[in-house]
Amino acid sequence: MLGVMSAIRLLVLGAVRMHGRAHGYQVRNDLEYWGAHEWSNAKPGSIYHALKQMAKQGLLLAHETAPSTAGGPPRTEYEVTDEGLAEYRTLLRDAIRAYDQNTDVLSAAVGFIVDLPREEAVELLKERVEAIRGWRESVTEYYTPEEGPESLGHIGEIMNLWVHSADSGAEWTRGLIARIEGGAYTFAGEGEPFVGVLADGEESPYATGVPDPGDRD
Amino acid sequence: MLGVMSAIRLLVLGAVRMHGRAHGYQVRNDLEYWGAHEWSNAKPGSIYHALKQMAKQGLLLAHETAPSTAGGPPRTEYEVTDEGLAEYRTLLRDAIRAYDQNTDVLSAAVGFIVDLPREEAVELLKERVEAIRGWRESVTEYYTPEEGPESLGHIGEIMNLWVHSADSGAEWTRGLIARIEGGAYTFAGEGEPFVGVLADGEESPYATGVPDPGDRD
DNA sequence: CCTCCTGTAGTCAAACTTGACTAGCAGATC
DNA sequence: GATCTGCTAGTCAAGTTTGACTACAGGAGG
Repeated sequence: MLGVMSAIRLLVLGAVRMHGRAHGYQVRNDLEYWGAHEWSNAKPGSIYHALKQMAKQGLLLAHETAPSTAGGPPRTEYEVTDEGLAEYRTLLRDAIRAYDQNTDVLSAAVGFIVDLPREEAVELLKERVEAIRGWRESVTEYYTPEEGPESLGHIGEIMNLWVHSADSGAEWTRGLIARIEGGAYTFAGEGEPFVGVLADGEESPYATGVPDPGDRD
Repeated sequence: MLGVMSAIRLLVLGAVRMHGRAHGYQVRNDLEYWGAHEWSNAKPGSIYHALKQMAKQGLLLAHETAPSTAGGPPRTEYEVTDEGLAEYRTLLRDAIRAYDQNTDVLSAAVGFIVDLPREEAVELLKERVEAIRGWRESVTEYYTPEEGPESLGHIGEIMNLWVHSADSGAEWTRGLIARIEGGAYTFAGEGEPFVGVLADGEESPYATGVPDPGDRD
């Protein structure tokens, strides 16, 4: 398949999709607005690279457009193709379901989770809890010598760290499941979707330190 | 300075240093034995690249040696230079001290932590706890809009995830501090250093039970 | 003796990431 | 009315990572 798990591809696909049609600079601003530069490798170069790459792979459709109305070089606008939409959904589902310790992928997926039906989101999160449980079991089994954990010396602390992180991740996941099952947030097909992108020309509140003016209610 | 924080550089420096003198394949086997391929990007290409790069930067000294006794192409052996040792210590200290959410760097550092004096290890871990506290504070402050956390919608769950992870990391760190202060493990200058994690009777493909002869500081 | 298989040791091109850089236009400054 | 600064939009070279590939030796099987 096309999809090697990558936070950027998911973020970029999701951003373009939310706009319907977007150029690189818009995506870049969205990701900054989402704070993605804090928890993922969402630098300009990576974003433009991802756009070009996915256009080459047929996930995005590139429109060469006229020079920008607001100065600067001519910009290229992108749209998500049918294949890109399928890839987006695959990436999103896999990112929620799989435990790979890469918080950036999970963070991105949480940002888009309301794109799924509520039941499916819960289902995937439960798969995630189960994946963590299985991973934890295999790790503790594999790295526990017969002479007891002391024989590992301080190396055992590495495993301890992993297991601690896994438990914490499972706990957070269970909390999220509970909130979603309790009716929190607005999922696919439940009415007005949450608007998470900046309109063209709108200013990012976080980038400037100005408090958030935009709420949807 | 030379060191952009990278788990591989720390792992490779540490592995070569433990052997005194090692070739790439030995390092590769060490890292696999430590399970580093599970929690870091320790693939063959990355390891050989790190070796060459650090040799070019003067952190390692490369010896072109005769063809291997066990088949395969001629191998290059490496030794850690004085500059490399300094870099190793810098990387190790920074990896323990800094909270950057990259568990691979921390895992590598924990594996080498007994290379430091006990007091310094505790000191660095306390700095880590403090760094996490500061990071948590800045994140919660920066991303909490005045209308309350509800206005963020499901996006708030991303911050929730970060904060949860940070709290879990702090808790693990405090636990480790307590164990170390309680006398666990053998640190620098406290006698026989801990060597490897080989299970009883299991043979290792690289089998070097012998620590540095007299060259510990 | 010849072929295949395994283990050793490392190389390489392609992909990805990074941070610095270019270049156009608008409004402010002098 | 020339220059300076800042925003828009993106490019580029250098560095890093990836996974597949090469090449060599010894032993098993025929």
